[in-house]
Amino acid sequence: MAIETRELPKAYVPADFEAGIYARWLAADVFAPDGKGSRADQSKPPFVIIQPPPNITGSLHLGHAQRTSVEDLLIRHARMQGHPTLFLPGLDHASIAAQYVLDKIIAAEGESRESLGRERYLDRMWRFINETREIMLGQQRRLGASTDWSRLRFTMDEASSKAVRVAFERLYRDGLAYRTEALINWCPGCRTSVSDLETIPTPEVGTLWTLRYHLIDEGTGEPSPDETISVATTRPETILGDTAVAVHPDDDRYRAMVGRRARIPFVERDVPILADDAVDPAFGTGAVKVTPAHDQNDYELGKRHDLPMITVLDDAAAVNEAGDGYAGLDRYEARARIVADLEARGDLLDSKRHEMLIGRCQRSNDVIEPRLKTQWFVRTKPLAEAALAVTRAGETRIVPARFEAVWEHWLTNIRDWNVSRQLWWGHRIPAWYCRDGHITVTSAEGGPDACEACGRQAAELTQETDIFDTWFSSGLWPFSTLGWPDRTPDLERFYPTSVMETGHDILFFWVARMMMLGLHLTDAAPFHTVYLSGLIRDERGQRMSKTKGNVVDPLEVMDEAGADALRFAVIHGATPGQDQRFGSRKLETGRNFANKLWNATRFVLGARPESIPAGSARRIPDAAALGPAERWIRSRAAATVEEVDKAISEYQLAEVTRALYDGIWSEFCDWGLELAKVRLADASLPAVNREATWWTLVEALDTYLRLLHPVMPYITEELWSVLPHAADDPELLIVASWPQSARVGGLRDAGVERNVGRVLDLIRGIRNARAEARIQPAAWLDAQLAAPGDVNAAVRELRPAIERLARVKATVLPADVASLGAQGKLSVVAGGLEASLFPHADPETVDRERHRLERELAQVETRLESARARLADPAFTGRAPAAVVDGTRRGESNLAAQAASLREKLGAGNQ
RNA sequence: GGGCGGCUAGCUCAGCUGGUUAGAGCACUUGCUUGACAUGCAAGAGGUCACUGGUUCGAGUCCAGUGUCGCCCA
Repeated sequence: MAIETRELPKAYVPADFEAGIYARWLAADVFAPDGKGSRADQSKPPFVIIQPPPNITGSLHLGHAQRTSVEDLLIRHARMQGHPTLFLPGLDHASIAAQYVLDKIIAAEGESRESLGRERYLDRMWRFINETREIMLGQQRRLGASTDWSRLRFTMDEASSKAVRVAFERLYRDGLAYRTEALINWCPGCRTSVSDLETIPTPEVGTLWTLRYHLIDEGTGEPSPDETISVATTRPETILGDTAVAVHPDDDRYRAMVGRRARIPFVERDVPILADDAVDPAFGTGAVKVTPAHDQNDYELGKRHDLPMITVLDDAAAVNEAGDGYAGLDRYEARARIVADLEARGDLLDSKRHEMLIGRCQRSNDVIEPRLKTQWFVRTKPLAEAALAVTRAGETRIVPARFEAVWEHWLTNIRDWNVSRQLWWGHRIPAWYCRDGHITVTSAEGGPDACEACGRQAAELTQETDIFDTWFSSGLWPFSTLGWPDRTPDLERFYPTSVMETGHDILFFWVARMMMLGLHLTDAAPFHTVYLSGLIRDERGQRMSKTKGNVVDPLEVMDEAGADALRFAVIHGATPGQDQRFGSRKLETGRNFANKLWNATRFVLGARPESIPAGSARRIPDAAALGPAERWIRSRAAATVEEVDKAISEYQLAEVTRALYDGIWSEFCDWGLELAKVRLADASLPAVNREATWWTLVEALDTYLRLLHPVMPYITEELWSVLPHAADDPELLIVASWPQSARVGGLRDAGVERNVGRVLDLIRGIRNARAEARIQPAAWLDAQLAAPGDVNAAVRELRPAIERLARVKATVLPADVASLGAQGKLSVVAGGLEASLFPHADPETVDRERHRLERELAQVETRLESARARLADPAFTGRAPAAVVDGTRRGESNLAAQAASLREKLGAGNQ
């Protein structure tokens, strides 16, 4: 295969190549599991991630970028491992959120939902989302998401609509969907019901008013002027809907009143005083007013006692005609008027500051008003039990595992799910009603032919106007995207999917619903792993939100530092389930790292020995021609493969970036390249040695680029394209094979790692001694090196490297010389090796050197004492594992030797 | 009220199943126009791992409790 021989620019400028790389991937058709460019082994199990569809309401934010980066990492890794890989992209219609956004836009145009009417409003919505769709998909591409665009899906497309209808019909026929009047959460701003999850309990300070109702005189049937019962309330306007007063049955204060009646003012209604265990005698006056149509507790109490339920607020939360003289007033105006009127009547006894939780709409922040409505519900108990069974059996695993407790708790205490929404944008509920109140549910596209119960013809039936909660269609997403309810080839092949990656904040909203609906409708858990990401916060740890103005646009970030830097930054901070802060400094780390890799590659390409023709195919280095440095480089690259494999298999994605950052920068660049330079530049060496060194660098770089590709796909693809390839390599890194740890495992060499490690310690020691003694950095010093035993050979082989990196002219003493004694002006004792340096001596240098050695000796002695103390303890030697004891013993003897050597040198310095 | 999480260097965070000297990035100090890279190189300083007690030969890591900040549920 011909390789490109073009030169890399000096600096890493991602904008110069990222778009071109993405275009090459698209042209090569490598994203789809069955794409022309796919090199998947079709006998391997497919790896499938259905992307959580972002809301189509606008642009993607940093959180999406982080999620997509994680998903794409897992996908690219699986793809390189040869699995047929499906990363299916999609968008969610987000009915309530989309309406909220569009309503604001059309309001600015002087229009409203009502002024446009349903049809024109929906037209306007389609126009709006056709714009946002392009923006959002562009962001995804820019980030490098390797999604299969041929399978792009939208929750409002026909296939998804069909899935919704069929799912609902199934639930209805299975007795899991029902229609009833119940108390629901009503948002007067959005003019729709919302689920419990979308009602956010918000701590607020309000007023607790105490007022009194007059008891009915049993003789006259009229209110008694002085017999009263006092109740406390935070919502006086609900008086208009009161149908009882309740007390605790054991409350002596009120025992005598139970069974009598009280007059509700303004509406002049007489209501019973009744006893119920649910009343808290310690709250307020111990007696409570009961408004079953506007309060959850009262609703339940009302059902127990068969009380009338009087709705007094309309869709806009204004008082309706049941509120008599207050009709037409907004709930808060009505509240103020009623308080004033009660006071005028002398029935307002007290008002005081009161802290409480108020439910607010997650979308509009309006105060939620509990109301009675006839709605469709999904019976969740049996579904939840099935979902729990799956996680308990380990069939689906939640990462991190601690969220299983949250999952358990929520699903155990789940309430039925209100799926009706009084909105326009969404899937209309496929239920038809006839004049007699019969219900016909059908998934047939054109609706039913006739009423199921009475046979009335379709023309006489009316369809439900409510639409489904968006999460209903999202709950079908893992299989509706693959063609369900039809048994399509995709469904057969790719379902159940592999990993569901999403934010921990929608574990209940979404994951639980996918699990419940998936198990019921497809008889399978829709994924084997749920990976929960943390939330992205700003630099100061605050949640990003438009109102705070701290939202970061990923496009801006990528303009600044490139897509790879962004991906690196968000994955580097990705501890499962743990929120992360994002700031420009983290971005710089990624960008600097990319630049480092860029320049390392540039160096390697430029260092090719002349004896290797440009454009040569990659060769495995000739093992016989390798020195310790080369074997060390190979061993460390192999170690990185092992670390990355382990980290990915455990979803420790931050650990993946850490291992690569260290491996590439701190090992390969800082030491590998520096060691290799010496041999590459040594014209006295036979060509075969220099060639082997160069092929070692190419091999290591090739491995690192493969390993890093899932994290930083663009730069790795770009650099790999200019590196020599092996004969069986594909043209693109994205479909190249993942380094096999079993194979590269053979490159691990513990002996070489140990010996070279000691040499590197010696070099660091010499550099340190030079710096401490303030030797001129440019000065060459004479040095003697003592390298006892088996490390002697390695030191001899690496002598030129030691000389260059430590800036010394060295003589290596024979292997039987263990210590250098007190010769030399500077002494280094490191890793069982010693060096004596012979700088131009001046008194100051000598003095600094003595201090340095004293400090070093003190440190060594501290550690020596600690090791000796442990070895002297029979409990330690008796109970600790042999390997640990042996290790400590070896350490002790090394330390003892070091200490002796240092003392010897100090003794000489004192003379 | 119930549950979960964070507390490790000035800042942001790693530290998996307990094992020699607790790490990184940024910031800081000193010195470097080293023929890949100043988006860099070398050397360095900086930590009673929130606190108390326990288990253990050995605890940042396990257990119990306390404090504090945050999140979820009710």
